[in-house]
Amino acid sequence: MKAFVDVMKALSDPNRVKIIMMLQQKVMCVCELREVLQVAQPTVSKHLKILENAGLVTSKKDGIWVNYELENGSTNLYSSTILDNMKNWFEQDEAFTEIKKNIVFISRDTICSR
Amino acid sequence: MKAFVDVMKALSDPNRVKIIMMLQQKVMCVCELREVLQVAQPTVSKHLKILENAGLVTSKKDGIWVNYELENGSTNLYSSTILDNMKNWFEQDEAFTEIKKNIVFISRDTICSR
DNA sequence: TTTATAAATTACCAAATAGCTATATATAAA
DNA sequence: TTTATATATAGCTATTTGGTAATTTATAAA
Repeated sequence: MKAFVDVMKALSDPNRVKIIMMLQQKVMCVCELREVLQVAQPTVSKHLKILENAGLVTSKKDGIWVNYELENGSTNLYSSTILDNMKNWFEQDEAFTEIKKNIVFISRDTICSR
Repeated sequence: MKAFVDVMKALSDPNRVKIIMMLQQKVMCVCELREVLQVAQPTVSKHLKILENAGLVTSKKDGIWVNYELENGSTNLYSSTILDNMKNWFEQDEAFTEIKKNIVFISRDTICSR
């Protein structure tokens, strides 16, 4: 039951749900996510850790960046089902269309200057 | 998105998940739920209110008792899907089998003396 | 090697939350 | 009408949580 509660807890914060929405669109690094959410970098890192521990996202280091993406393997029964559901549920969600609009103009090359 | 987050929040507490497990088995009143969870009565009422606001359970007054049951109408897209999933997920859950065992011996006629 | 930057960790604070006791409300039995 | 009981509400406390700034770690450019 703990695994289930961990997934529910991970998804019970609006900013974490937005992160999932964004990662449904593309792989993103911390600074890109930070730019859209408009919160401090450690806040994003903390949210990502919670999502990762719940089995909802995975990370892979790429030079100075850390790329986050949705967990697609079936590590966690609950998380994979919920991720599927969320994909359908949020198609017409207002927050989601807003996110999708923002995401287009976000690129680590311009935001995270290097 | 608020409706989704409310459902996730409602299900991110072990006692509330147990309440859902119990209501999957039968309609129950507050004092019966209290007996199984072993917490104070107002604590149960508070949990039930959260579940009700999220669209996961409904209540119906029956004399001095208030019967709670799972929401089966489609008031809330998220809650109905999640409730379906939970039914399958928890079939072999350890906490669930424990709950099922306890529930058999719980009756408002013996617990809630009248 | 030095400098700059992305991300993680640490330490802290304010708000939210799960629990409790005490009290109020509603119903039914005496 | 009085008494007893089931549930809800109000108010309190301890813990959790989402946010921050400061610091550390890792990587790459100069």
